[in-house]
Amino acid sequence: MAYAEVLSALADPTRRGLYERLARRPHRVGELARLARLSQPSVSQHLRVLSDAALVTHERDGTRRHYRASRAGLDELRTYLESMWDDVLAAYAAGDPAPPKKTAPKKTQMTRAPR
Amino acid sequence: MAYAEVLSALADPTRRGLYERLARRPHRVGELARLARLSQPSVSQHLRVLSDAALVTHERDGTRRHYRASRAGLDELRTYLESMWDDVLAAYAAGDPAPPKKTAPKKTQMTRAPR
DNA sequence: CAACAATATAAGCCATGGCTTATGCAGAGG
DNA sequence: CCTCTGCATAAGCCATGGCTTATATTGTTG
Repeated sequence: MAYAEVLSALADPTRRGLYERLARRPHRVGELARLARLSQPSVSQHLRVLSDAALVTHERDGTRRHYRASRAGLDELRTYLESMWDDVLAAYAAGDPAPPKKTAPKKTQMTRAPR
Repeated sequence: MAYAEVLSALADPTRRGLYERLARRPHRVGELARLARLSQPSVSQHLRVLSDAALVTHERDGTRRHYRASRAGLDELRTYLESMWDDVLAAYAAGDPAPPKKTAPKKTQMTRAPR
């Protein structure tokens, strides 16, 4: 159920902004903080969430860390979306015209045209 | 930017649960409340969020309303994901091996947080 | 080792949002 | 017309989470 983490990670606008920067090119933590006008700790926290969701990876470079976007998290979410898509289509194929009345019919039900 | 609403709508587990039920088949509000073990107002609120994100639609049936999942919201999100996917791939193609050391010798640095 | 640099973690503050109960409102039927 | 049913909206409570400052950790360098 990793898609859940991906969804909540990308739901936050600030975090999504960071991710979108990383999707274009790798950045250092300090760089992101400056560009996004956030404190460095805040960026670190967001990066941890993105990392837990497999949306980013990082490499050490001395005392610095280069973060970059990863495909893994996106893939998780895409798979989930596709299964939902399939369900929705199947549901339409099954009961398209109008939802049936499920309540037990009381007595003589007069079928009237709605509206 | 409708994908933002879709992301935050699906980020909540309860709301996602409701959406997944609707993806399988249409439901009435009271049905959802009973199945999800939530109060009816809570379900109504979730349905409003899902509706604003174009993830569900509804039809009136007397005093009842039949909600069903819609493809529109999913499509918004899928489009966004694909553009992110493309960005990530392009970034890898551009600077794959290792992020270059870009730091020129400097002297000024300030770590300050904006207010 | 001392001093500095870059990032991570800790702790606390505050707004957001999800849940509940109470209430409003429209449609169906006696 | 009155009432009941099914849902929406209002109001308030409380936990979650994102932001900040302060501090710890790790690596580099003289």
